[in-house]
Amino acid sequence: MARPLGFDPEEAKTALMNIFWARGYEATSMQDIEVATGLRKQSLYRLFGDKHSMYLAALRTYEDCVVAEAERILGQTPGSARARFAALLDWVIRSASDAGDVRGCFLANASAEASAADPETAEVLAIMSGRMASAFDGALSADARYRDDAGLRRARMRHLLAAYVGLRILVKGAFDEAAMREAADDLLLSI
Amino acid sequence: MARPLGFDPEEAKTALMNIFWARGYEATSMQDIEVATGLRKQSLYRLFGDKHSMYLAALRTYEDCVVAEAERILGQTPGSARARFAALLDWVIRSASDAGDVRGCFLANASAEASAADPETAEVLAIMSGRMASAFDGALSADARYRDDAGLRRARMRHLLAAYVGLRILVKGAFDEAAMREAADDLLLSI
DNA sequence: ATTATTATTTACCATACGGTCCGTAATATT
DNA sequence: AATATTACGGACCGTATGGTAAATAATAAT
Repeated sequence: MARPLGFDPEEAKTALMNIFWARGYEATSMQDIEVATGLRKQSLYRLFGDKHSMYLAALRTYEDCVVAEAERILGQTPGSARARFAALLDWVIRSASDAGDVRGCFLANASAEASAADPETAEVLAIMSGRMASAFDGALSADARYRDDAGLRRARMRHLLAAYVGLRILVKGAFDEAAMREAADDLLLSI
Repeated sequence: MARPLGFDPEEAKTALMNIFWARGYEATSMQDIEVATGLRKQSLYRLFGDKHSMYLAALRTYEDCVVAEAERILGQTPGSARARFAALLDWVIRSASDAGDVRGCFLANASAEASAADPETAEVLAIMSGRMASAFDGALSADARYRDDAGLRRARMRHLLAAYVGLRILVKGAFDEAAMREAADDLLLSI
């Protein structure tokens, strides 16, 4: 009878997400991963395969956790498109200021990190971007004028997505909370 | 009499900028830098000190080259604020599509790369962000309504800067040329 | 030709890196 | 207790990494 796992794989994935999100792929060593997960390399290799596969698992965990939360906010906030985006941006700003979380957005960070840009990573990133784009599209559709004009909706969705990604990069240093709120408020005027 | 340098330090800095911009700090090894610059490590260490100082030199070169070019475009394009931003965004989109340059923006990439986030790097990045923000502020001032309302100008500047940074991240994979143009056109409607 | 100074080339260094090997441990079943 | 199976811990691996040491080279001045 096989020895049971001494840890929860989901917790390992969450720890992987957190460390790779904070530090990026190249700057996170296996020793860092050991410390973050509380597991030894051999256990990690047994479960995930290699460092790169751990990275992909981290990205997928982010998708299931953070991208899904953004989708929930955009999809379930009652009212207008603007109200939905306001809720999303408020969530972004609050996590940076209240929780002191300046990791930005793992999707944006990973997109910026060229070294991890192999086809598999690119595919996971594309899926996540696609989900964000769809969620943005859906939130805009709360307003009749966007429902009735697919071209406008798509262009606005792209603009909003670019600004969202930019805000999540700038939260890491260039923009303080006040600047974030100012940018967000002006962005909401576009809707 | 000392032996003269066998290379041009400015060319070395440009080569450093290009390799670090393409690959980021952690994923660029000293061997990569040797290949990119055509110089041996000892020569590089003599001139720059250490790898991190080479990175700072690369960022400063980017500031003098690319940030300065964006400033020139925004400052010297005749006409309205919108025309100025249109020229800037066109330049961004054209470098991605015509020149196949998908490195994005070194400033944005460096901001996303947590490992290089020591105080010195943060300072260089802050200076560059500040220059971009000032250039955006100046370009908006081409229109009387922005000249006459500092609060509006500042909020719009922040929004535009976020969207610009986001576009430069998204150009690396999530947005093709058509998507870039669509997002840019919608962004220009905000001005 | 010699000299002093800096620059380049080559070899070398200690440590870090991602990954593998192998002995021991944990478990249910018999 | 013995067994088979998987899981974990610790040691080990070959290569990569950022950096240093030392010999040789380039140059103008004497």
